[in-house]
Amino acid sequence: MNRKVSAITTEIFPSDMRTSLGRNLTYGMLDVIGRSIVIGEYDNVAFPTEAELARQHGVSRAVTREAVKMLTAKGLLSARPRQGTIVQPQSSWNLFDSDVLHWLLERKFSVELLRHFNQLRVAIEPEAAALAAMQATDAERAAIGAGLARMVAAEAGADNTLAADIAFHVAVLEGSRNPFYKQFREMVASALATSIHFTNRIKGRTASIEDHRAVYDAILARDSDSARCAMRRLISDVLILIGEAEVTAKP
Amino acid sequence: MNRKVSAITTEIFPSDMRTSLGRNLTYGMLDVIGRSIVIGEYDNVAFPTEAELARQHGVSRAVTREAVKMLTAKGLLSARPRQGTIVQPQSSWNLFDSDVLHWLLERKFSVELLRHFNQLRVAIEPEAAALAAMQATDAERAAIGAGLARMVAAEAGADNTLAADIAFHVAVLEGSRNPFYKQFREMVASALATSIHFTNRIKGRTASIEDHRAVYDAILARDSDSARCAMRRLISDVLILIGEAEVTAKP
DNA sequence: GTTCCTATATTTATCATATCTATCTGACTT
DNA sequence: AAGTCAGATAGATATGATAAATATAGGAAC
Repeated sequence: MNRKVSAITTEIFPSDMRTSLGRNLTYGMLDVIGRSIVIGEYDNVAFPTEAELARQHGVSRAVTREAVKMLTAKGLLSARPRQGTIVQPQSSWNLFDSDVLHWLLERKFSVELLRHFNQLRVAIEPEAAALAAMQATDAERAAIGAGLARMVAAEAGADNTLAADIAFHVAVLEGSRNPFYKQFREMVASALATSIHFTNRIKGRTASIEDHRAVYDAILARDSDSARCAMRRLISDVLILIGEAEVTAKP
Repeated sequence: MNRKVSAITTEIFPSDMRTSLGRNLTYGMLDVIGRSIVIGEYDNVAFPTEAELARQHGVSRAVTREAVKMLTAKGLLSARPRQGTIVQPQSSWNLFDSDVLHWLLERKFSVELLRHFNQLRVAIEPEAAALAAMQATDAERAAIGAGLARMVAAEAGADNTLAADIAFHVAVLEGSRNPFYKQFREMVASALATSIHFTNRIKGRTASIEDHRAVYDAILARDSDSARCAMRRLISDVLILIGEAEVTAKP
């Protein structure tokens, strides 16, 4: 399943956005160690020294140090002479970093993570829709419309449902004309990619095209309040589904 | 003014959270180059090669590569053999990285940036307050109350107004019990640190303790809707002030 | 003239080794 | 008990050599 998610997100986003493909030794090592840390492999054991890491992975210390430095930049590690390299608490991880996000999703698929994602989406996306309604350019409005059109096409089997859904939501974020909102593209894409498989399993959720159209119409009409409400309804539905799933999954 | 902001944020957050103090050559270089990129120093000129960078800064290639790798991890650079190292478009910068955030604020103080900050806050914080109302622990609720108490004390000159304000808002984020929301501590702190000086200049904005108390009371009463509204009101006020400032600043 | 291939130069990537610097530990001094 | 010093440890830095990737130009084939 992770493979599939990864395949779809790379369809949406150019591969350049993923820094950590096994392009070379440094990035390969970054990926391996990053994943290990996120899994929790070093939770109760001391993190190896630089020299030991290099030996374990069969690479030079230079490569090791570069990988460690990148993980430090992402908030997973910190290094000091004599003290050694230590794993940072999860609270200081850069959760909006695409690598960290991918490692988290690969780790173990948890409903809790999905809920956290969508608790964030329900804050971000309605407001993004409201901003888009007020200040999106014509081209950006057109992109949102194109996303909706793709969803309609997907309904008829002429497009990928997930990709279309992502395209719509990303277009709304872009329409906000706020660089901070745009940062959430990856997160929203990941959330949708994981939740679509999940919610389909819970309930035969028909892709709610009408709800999406309501958002689009409000944005087109420059009605920011309606846009906010429509988007909020859309994501609240997902949150409710997740909540139900958690309750039924407990016993 | 940047110095002051930095001093206050380091009062709030332990220095460990700031990765890029001039602790050593690598971090010093990271800071210098990162700032240069954000300023736009390389916008129309080719970024130097690894060897050239090392020469310019008087350090070894190893140090240079480590600094470049960290900037790559933060989304500011990308490097490929033969092509060289190139500055990435701003859209791929990791805006929630604390270093990037600091460089952005140091750059030039722009009202636009402040507006973008608060457009994000108006999405995040009301929802965080709503979540906190529903699921914050007793200790977390107490922390929010402590933040409010500090604001009251600051009113009487017994505490720092800004630090108290930040403590309150950060406590609400912590109360959300969602790791993604907690990531915004730095952003909110930076936004408050810059906006407090700014809004004071625009208007004799008395620290709106009553508005903050309304948020706290709602959270304590586990009334998520009221908490959301109260927090939204709080931040909307700031957004309006910024909007007015932009209009008057235009001509 | 256009397309395709290939040689070459350039730049990052990697390795190996030596040395420096920070800092924890414990012994020694006062 | 407090302060000082020496040793040990782990990251930090420097250097020089080599490998791998790839943009570009020049030439071959059509």
